[in-house]
Formats: sequence, structure tokens, C-alpha cells
Amino acid sequence: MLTMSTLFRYKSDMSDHTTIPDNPGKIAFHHGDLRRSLLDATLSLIAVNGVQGFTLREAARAAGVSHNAPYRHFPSRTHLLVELAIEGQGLLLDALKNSGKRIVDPRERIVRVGMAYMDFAVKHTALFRVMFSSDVARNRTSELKAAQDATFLHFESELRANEQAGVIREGAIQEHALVGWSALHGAAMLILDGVLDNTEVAAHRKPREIARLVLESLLNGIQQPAQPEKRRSSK
Amino acid sequence: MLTMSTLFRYKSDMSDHTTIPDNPGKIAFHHGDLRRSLLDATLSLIAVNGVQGFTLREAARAAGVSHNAPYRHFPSRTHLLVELAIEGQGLLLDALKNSGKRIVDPRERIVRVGMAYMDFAVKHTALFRVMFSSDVARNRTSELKAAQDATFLHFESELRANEQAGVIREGAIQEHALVGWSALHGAAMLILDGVLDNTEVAAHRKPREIARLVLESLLNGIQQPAQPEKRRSSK
DNA sequence: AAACAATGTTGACATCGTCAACATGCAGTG
DNA sequence: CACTGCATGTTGACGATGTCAACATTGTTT
Repeated sequence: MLTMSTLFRYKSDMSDHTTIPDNPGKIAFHHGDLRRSLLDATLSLIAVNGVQGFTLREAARAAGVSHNAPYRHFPSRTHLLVELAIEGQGLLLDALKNSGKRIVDPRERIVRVGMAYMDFAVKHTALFRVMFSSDVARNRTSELKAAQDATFLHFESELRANEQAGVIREGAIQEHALVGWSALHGAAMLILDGVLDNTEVAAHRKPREIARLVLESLLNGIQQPAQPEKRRSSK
Repeated sequence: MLTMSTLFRYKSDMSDHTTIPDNPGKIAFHHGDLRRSLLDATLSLIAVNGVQGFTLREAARAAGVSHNAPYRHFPSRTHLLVELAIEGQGLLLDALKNSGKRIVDPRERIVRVGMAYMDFAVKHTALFRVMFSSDVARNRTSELKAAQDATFLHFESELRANEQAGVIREGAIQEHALVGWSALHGAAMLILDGVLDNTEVAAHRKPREIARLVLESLLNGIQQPAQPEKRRSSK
């Protein structure tokens, strides 16, 4: 049912009028790549003013076009945010995939994936907030849904590796993925919102340490029960 | 524009014009209790239009007052939302406290608290969204912070009971509270945003069952090691 | 009764999202 | 090359919004 959909993303370097790298057919014209510029400007503005404080007209101004130019690329303010969210999900998935590289130990891989999720939330806070803003949530397109599904599938596949390595109990992979994502996501949200600022446990830790804490706790909960000896032949 | 210049609109049930139940000194006057009416109207409107779609003037209209009357009770649109969030935190804490009543088994109590959190998010979605909207998060008052701290403290105290009952390992109560809240909060958020709609594991379960799933997984991770007793089966 | 503070109203302003109409430049067709 | 069509960008307008300032009303206090 879920298709590992194709997530395109264009790197956000200042492209110029004349040469647009590889453009699927229709962008770039008078301006250069207005669509790209608007998305970039939107992200910058949101980093300063928040999602609610973002205005289409200000993005247009930042891109140096008239206040109605954005409507040639996005049907509405909300849809601009949705497209940004789609791009964000793609970047997040990349980050998750890259985080596990070079790590052979399956259990540690899981932890690293979790830390990557948290790192993304902290480093790309504005983007992360857009991706999970309730405004965007109310207007999800099928493309955004597919991108979110891909994230879940990645958690699943990462856990399946752990299952096969005998690190966690067999079965219930989906359940574990659900719990894992939830814990990571909740921790990231609470941290970004500052809800935990007054708690000793969170105030004195870096976010990625909290991610590790969360993941380790979970793994303790779903790991192979009470193998009295860990003869499990260290690979 | 409808000529509402003759807009001496006496609210129908204004008999309590003179007698306001227990009013700390200053509210209630011309209108009755405009502050309360505005908060209620705001909540209703957000349930329909979302947080971003909420507008001060519409709330004023719903309360039957002029578009500037709200400024006598709230300094700005955002502060209205913050006050709503504070009230929401209070209600949430009440729900959490009530959920554990009559349940003696400490482990089951924890699970019930988690389900209550999820129930609250699902039942009072609009309020929950306000409480954790990024707009509110950027403008937290000390009062809101205190209300959020109280929630954390409640999770802590609930866990401490489990510790004393020998259900979970000793120490690290704060860490466990952090992980628990994170997992609950993340699950609630992902569910409300519909992010998990395409996953079998979440689509076929009621939110409160997911809350139970999350909590049971966590408890397995922090419970006393190797009680050679039967382990409970999660259905 | 008079002064005062609390509460509510009216009017104004800049700004916003969006629509409609118009302008401009590229790409193809003859 | 002229012509045509489409993609892109601009100008102008409209209603709505958040907020400020000035004014009006009402209950309370002196």
C-alpha cells in the first residue's frame, strides 16, 4: 500500500537566470527559479517570525517579486507551507538514512537514527515546525502523506534489522516503530516548545542525549527478555 | 454592512447581571462575563477553523460585543490563546489526577494516566492543539510554564508510587517521566495530525489502545528486571 | 452628587490573502 | 518571420484582520 515514493528535492543554492541545473520542465522563467526562492524565503522568515507570523507577501518581497507572483507557483499560502513540509520530510528521511551508515551494531544503529531525528528537529527547527504544524496537518496532500509514510517505513525497516539480529523480540515490528517514533517525536516537540525547560532531567542534557535516553529506555522494553547469559556471540 | 449601529445587544440570559457567582473582584460588568464568553467562543471557533484560522473579531462577534471589546480582557490575540492554554493545562492535570482513582495496582495506574492523556487529546482536540501550538509556545507566560511543570510533576509522582511498589527500577524517576510523557505526547500528536492514518498498527486501533501500547512498552523497559513471574499479556 | 476606574464602542490604519485584469516574454507552428 | 498560445509576473481592488486612539457608559467610591 505504501509506495516508496519519489521525493524530489532541489538543493537550495542560488540558481541564476540563465542556467537551471536540471529542471523538470516548467519552472524558471522571468525570475530564475521563483518557486525555489519562495520556499527558501519562507523558511527563513518562519525561523524568525514563526509559522503563524509568516505572510505570503513578505516572502514575495524577500524574493523581489510582486505580492501576487507566488500564486503562479502555489495556489495558496497554506499550500506553500505544505510543499515546504514535503521537502522537509524528504530531508528528514535522508538524515535518518545517513545516520545509520558505518554503524554495524544494530542496537546502536537504532539509537543513532533516533538521535538523527532529534538533531533534525533542533537544527532545522523552523522546517520541523512547518512539517508538523496543525495548519499543514489539516491540508495534507497525498504527496505529503506518502512522505510521512516513508518515514514510518524507515523506522520499521531499521527495527526489522534489529529483530533479525536478535536484539529485540520477534514480531510486533509495527508496534515498536509506532512507539519509537512517538517517543522521539514527543520528546522533540516538548523540547522545541520549551515545555521541559524547567525540569532538571532535560535542562541539563543536550537534545541528542535525550534522544539516546528515550531510545535506550524503549529498547530495554522491547529487547529479548532475560537471556541469562549474553553468549550471543558478539558477531 | 448590516446596520448594527443599534447594537445594544443584551445577552438573553443576563439575569446574573447583578449576581455573579464567585467573582474575584473585577470581571463581569456590562456583558456578564465577557472574558469567559470569549474563551469559550475561541475554543468553539478553533474546533472548526483551527488555531491559525481563529480570529479575534470572530470571537467578539460570537460573544456579541464589538471587535475591540476583547482588548479589555486580553492584551492581544496571542495572549488570549495563551490563557486558553493555561486553562487547558489545568483541565488536563485534573483529568490525569482523576484517571488514577480507584485503581490500586500501581502499574495499571500508570497505564490509566497515559490513556487519560490520550483521551484528553482526542476529546478536547482543539484545546490540546492550542496548548501545544507553536504560536503559544513562543509566548509562554510564567503561569503557563508553571502549569506545564505541574503536569511533569504529576507524571513523576505517579512513577514514584510505582517505584515504591517495586514495579519499576529504583532511581531515574525524572528520566522515566520524561520518556513517558514524550511517548504519550508524540503518539497523541502524530494521531491528531493523521500522520499514522496509513499505518495498519494505528489505523486499526483506538487512540487509547495506542496509549496503552505505548505505556506497556515503556514499562517493560523500566520495570524491575527478571521477576520470574508471569508477564502480563497485552491484548 | 461627583469623581473615578472598569468596561464597551466607534473609527481609523496598515497589512494581509486572494481575485480579476492586464502585461510580458518564450516556444512552437505556419 | 509573423502569429499564436501559454507560462509567468504585475497592478489594482476588495473584504477582513489585529491593533491603536478617542470616546461613551456604567458601577463604585468618596
